[in-house]
Amino acid sequence: MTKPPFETRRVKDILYEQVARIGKATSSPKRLELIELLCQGEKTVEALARESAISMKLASAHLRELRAAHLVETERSGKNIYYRIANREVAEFWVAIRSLAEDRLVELKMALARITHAPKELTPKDRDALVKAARKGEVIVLDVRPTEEFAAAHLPYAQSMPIDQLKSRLAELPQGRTIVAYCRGPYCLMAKDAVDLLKQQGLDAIHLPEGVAEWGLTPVRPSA
Amino acid sequence: MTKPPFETRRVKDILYEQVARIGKATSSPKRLELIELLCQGEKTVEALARESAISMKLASAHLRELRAAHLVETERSGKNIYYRIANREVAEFWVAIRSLAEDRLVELKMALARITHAPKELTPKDRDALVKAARKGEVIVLDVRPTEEFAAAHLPYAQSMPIDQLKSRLAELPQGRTIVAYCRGPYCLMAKDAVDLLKQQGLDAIHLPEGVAEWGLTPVRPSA
DNA sequence: ACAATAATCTAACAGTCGTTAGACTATGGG
DNA sequence: CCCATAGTCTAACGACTGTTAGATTATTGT
Repeated sequence: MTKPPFETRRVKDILYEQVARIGKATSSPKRLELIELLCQGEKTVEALARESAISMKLASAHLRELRAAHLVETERSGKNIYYRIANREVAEFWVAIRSLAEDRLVELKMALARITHAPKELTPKDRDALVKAARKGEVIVLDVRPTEEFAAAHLPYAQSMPIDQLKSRLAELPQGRTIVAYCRGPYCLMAKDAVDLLKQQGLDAIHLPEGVAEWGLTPVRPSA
Repeated sequence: MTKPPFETRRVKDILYEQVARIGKATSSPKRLELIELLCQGEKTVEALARESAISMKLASAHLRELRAAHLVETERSGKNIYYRIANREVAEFWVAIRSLAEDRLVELKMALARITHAPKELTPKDRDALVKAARKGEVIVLDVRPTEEFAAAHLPYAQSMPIDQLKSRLAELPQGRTIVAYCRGPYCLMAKDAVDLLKQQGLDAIHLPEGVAEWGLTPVRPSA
């Protein structure tokens, strides 16, 4: 050793302590859900609380933690405060931690298998093929999320049709073509519900468990 | 909604709860340090406790948590129990969470800047160039970690010379060639200390802050 | 069979975290 | 200027976590 070992120890403690801040921020289920929601686009505290089924006070407390770890940013607009993810690296990390969890935790694999029959990730080649087919109009890529999220970011050649409008807008969908429905990602069940409904109507529909975060897309804010 | 909303909520809670297990496992500085150590190769509880400067009891408790999240595995060999990372995905996650921390946390960036003047990651092209130069013998790539870790995995064309033997083995190093020293990664200060020593001896040495985990290499166990 | 080693398990402590309620602050509309 | 809205801050509760000490288990060597 060329340096006093206790000095080395002190430096290491500081470094790992900092990295652990990211771990702490992502150690709560609700905070992870908030991150996923923010991957779809910027949202107010109220919207985040509603969609994650918690009180606004609790949402505010969790968002405070995420902001302390610099994973999210805020901007005031009138009476509302809009939260958004700090950058695309945060979205990539959400996909990464989820992937590791699905790789390592049997319980998660089983829970996923129960809700969908297509849990497998698409390879880059599959994605290319899907985009090509969508461009040529061979398949309809349907985004069933709320319109604001579609506006913030969506898959190439996708068409917006929020799940709650789907039943009344069935006539807009062309017959005889395969419909690929997607939503916020594999843990969001909107696309699955949409596919169930479409199939019930005799349409050829399949569920794409990936969303904008999995495709490496980051939402744009209307202001920028 | 085609399904009762409370059912959807219950499923989501289960899914995020599972992912949060990975976050919880990586929310402690000591557990992160243990993961990094295990990225270098399998080790006994005693070795892990010694190298992370904690008691064996505490190390055992932390390793228990990591095993509960299925991030590490154990194997008994005589009186010792060897721990190892479950697979390469765990090592990749360690690099990923560290990258995000370095991207988002100013405090970490500052702490890193203070200990090294070359904190920048190598691009794949840089790595190729380094390997090529090492193969041709233009540079000496020096692995200053303990010999067991070198045996478990090391960078291509690297030569083993543990830091505590460095002073007495200086004669083995050829004059006039650049020496690139590396250790366990950017948070390990052995390579930095080695470079300081080599420079003091009038040798041309530079510090490579990356290690086997950053290069995507996974240790092999001697038994397999 | 007995002692020594390596590690885990249990219990207990303080400290932190998730959650809720109540008070407080900032903004926009009448 | 007052009120409603959107959100934060503070305090308090129980639950969980990190840490340590003491007892316990598994293995090896004599």
